[in-house]
Amino acid sequence: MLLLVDGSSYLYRAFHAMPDLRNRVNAPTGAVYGVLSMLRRLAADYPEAGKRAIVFDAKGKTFRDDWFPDYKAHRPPMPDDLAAQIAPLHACIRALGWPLLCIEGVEADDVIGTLATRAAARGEDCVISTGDKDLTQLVNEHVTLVNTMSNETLDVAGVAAKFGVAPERIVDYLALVGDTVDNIPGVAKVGPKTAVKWLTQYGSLDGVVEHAGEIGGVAGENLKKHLDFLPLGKKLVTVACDLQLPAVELAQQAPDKEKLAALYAELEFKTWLRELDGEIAQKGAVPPAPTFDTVDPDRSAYECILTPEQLADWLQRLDTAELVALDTETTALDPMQARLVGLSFCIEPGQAAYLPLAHHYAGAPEQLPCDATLAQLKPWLESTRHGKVGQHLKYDRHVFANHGIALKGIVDDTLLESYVLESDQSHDLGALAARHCGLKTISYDDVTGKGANRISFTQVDIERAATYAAEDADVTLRVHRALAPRLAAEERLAALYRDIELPVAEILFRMERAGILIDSVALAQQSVALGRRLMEIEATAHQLAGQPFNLNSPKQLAEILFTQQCLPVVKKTPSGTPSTDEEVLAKLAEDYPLPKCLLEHRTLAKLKGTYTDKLPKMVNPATGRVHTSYSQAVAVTGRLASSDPNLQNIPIRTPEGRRIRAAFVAPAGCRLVSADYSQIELRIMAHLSNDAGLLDAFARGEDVHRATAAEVFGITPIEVSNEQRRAAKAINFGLIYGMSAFGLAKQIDVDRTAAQTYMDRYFARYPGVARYMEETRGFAREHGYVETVFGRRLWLPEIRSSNVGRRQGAERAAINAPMQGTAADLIKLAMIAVQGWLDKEKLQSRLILQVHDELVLEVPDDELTTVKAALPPLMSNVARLSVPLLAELGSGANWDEAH
DNA sequence: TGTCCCTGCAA
DNA sequence: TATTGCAGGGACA
Repeated sequence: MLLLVDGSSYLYRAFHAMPDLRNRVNAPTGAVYGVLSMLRRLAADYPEAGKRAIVFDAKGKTFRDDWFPDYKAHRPPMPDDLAAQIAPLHACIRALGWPLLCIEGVEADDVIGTLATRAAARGEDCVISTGDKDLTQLVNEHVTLVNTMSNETLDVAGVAAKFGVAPERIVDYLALVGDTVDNIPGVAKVGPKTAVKWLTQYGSLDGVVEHAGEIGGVAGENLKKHLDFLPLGKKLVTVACDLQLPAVELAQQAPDKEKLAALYAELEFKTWLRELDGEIAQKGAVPPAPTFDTVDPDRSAYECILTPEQLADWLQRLDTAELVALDTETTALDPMQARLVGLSFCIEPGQAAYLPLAHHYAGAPEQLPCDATLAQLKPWLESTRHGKVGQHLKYDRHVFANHGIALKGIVDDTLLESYVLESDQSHDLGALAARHCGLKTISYDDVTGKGANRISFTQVDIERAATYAAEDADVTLRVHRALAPRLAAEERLAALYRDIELPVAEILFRMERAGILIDSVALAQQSVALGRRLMEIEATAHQLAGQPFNLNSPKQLAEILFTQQCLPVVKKTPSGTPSTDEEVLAKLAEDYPLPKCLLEHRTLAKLKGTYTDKLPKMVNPATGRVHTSYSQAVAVTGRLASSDPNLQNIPIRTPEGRRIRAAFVAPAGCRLVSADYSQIELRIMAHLSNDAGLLDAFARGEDVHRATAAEVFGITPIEVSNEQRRAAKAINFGLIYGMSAFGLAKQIDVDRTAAQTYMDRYFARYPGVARYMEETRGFAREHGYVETVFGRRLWLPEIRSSNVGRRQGAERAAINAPMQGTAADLIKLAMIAVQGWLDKEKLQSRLILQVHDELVLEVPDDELTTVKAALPPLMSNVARLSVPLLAELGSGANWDEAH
């Protein structure tokens, strides 16, 4: 049996019948859902269909348009929300393994007619699933129609009963009645009743035409007027059954479950995803990112600017353009070192240009002179009146700054737009182009090669570079046009983007540019001392082990400890090998000498390798300072991340560590000032949970860990021991991370029952916190995301996973993200407030570091008093929560003293 | 040389 | 079976 599905008719019907379903990025999904539901039902209803296909209309004209120019003339263009669903729908259908036919130049009806006719000719039964009455003309003893939406089945008798004429007279009927949808005129004033009456009386359309003269009344008159058109009308409504079709596959294929899972995840078809989940989990595979069909952008209008005339022309275009997408190509990834190789601009999608300035290779075409050309561009680049958009413009800003150009007029950044809309997704331009524009872009690696074979951009062929670079600018503008309306539709997200992320990007640029001074001599001395000490420890360790081995190798260490010395295995790593981490060594150190020695070695080796050796190497030779790089779109919670080097994990907890911190110094005539929010995440927890006890503790300015200990242990604050305070602190922090009794037990080294008792008592004393945690999990489950006080969202796609581990992981993230994220929002507001104040007061002091809840400034001595007085209120007043926001201050010649 | 694993630094 | 990050060295393909 052959099962043919009229995909196009169902697509339209599903689109209009289904509620306006949307996924978390607001993409419409209702029609996809509707059509897929229908396919699932059909597959269940007709398991015996050995051959099957779903048929769609192809884009473009068909032979009927040639016959009749008005054919489908009044049909409105396909709604955007429907067009947007075609690619994902086709992707799903293919992943399900259904043969999908979409043949150019013919309509789905004709493909169905041809296939059904061929099957019937072979004596094979055929079921056509459609919502369209036109296909009733195909019904015969082998061919039946089913409307899967209304559950109605039509065979020969059914058609006759429903329409009053036999299936072979349906075309005659349609020619008389006409088809308003396809804009095929019928006889005026003739509807179903009259048509059936005439056809019954005269047998067929030919019969009606023959006796037209005998038919009176208005209908009769109209019939006579319409006689000339009737043959064409009939031709138009007749489904073609004799097409020459390319070979088509009609066998159901095995579904591609991983792809399907990725698609369902993207479309948020939760129930179907759960259905698949089990099978995928068993295979241990992670669904890959969904892969909709992507196409190359139209690159035909890209231009390579090589002559003064072209440059003048483009300067003119830049000057008059509303908004220009801008991108740079450079010599290096390090923003402080990078020099310009070329610039690209896009003023309208598709209209982009590349301006090469410094390509150097044998046979490179002559380029416009770099410095003079930049001088010509400088007024535009530095103009605030000329709006620019880019992908990660903080980088380009550095590059221009390296050439003495202060890029201004940055009105949008696609990286930040994407980050605010969906922080958990990839924000690289290629991914954005594919996800939001269905475009496939040339990758940087394609152009320059990668790894050892990578060539400098200066050596890239100019034509190739032009295509790549112009495309980047083009795609940036297109992505911006796709994201901007989505952002505008979400007021709080738009505010977050406009009022926080964009201003913070500029401040980060200034902080990175400023850098921080380090005492390289002091660090080098520490390296020497650490090196000596490490040698001693190593010798002792080898002696204790009875043989030399690499102390840095967990593998060799495990061999020595657990195989040769037969120490007990405390725990294993995720991959099943015995762990030798700090916790394990600490446990073993209670009973054996070697682990203690290893622990000290670990600590010191880390300090030497990561900090005292490395930091002096990171000093920029031009500025003599260390310039970290802040990523503004990496941490899903809204935090910043620091790298190259990471200055957000400089040691502080041990005396050796603090010496490293002390090597971050103020230059002569300056001090470092550090201001950090006190207990910010706990305060946010108090605010969010509205728990009376916690709010009260903060309102009174109590030591919150001591207060917690007093509550949990049922004593007065004065009676709290150090040990009890430590336990309470662990509970407080653990709660912020969504910790379990098991985790708490491990953390404070009590048994699990005791830990559970503490937690129970905590929640009994702070019922608001317990309620908040439960409400947060519920909100996440219901909405698929959680949000901060300022509306920043973290999407949690795994919150409804059937995999318990993943789901619980998502629940912990749901608990943590509002607190960590609100803290991130607050410190960003503080940065804006502080920088705004410094600028307004025209002070020389500069922000130089941000460490999640701390700001570090470099302050000239004569501004010290002013700055120290201003910082705490600036930071406390960025928001009014139901707890006071307290900022603590320190200052000194180095970061250790200041903190 | 690139990648994964284990480990450990910070808030 | 505690959140978010970055980064080092070893091991191995």
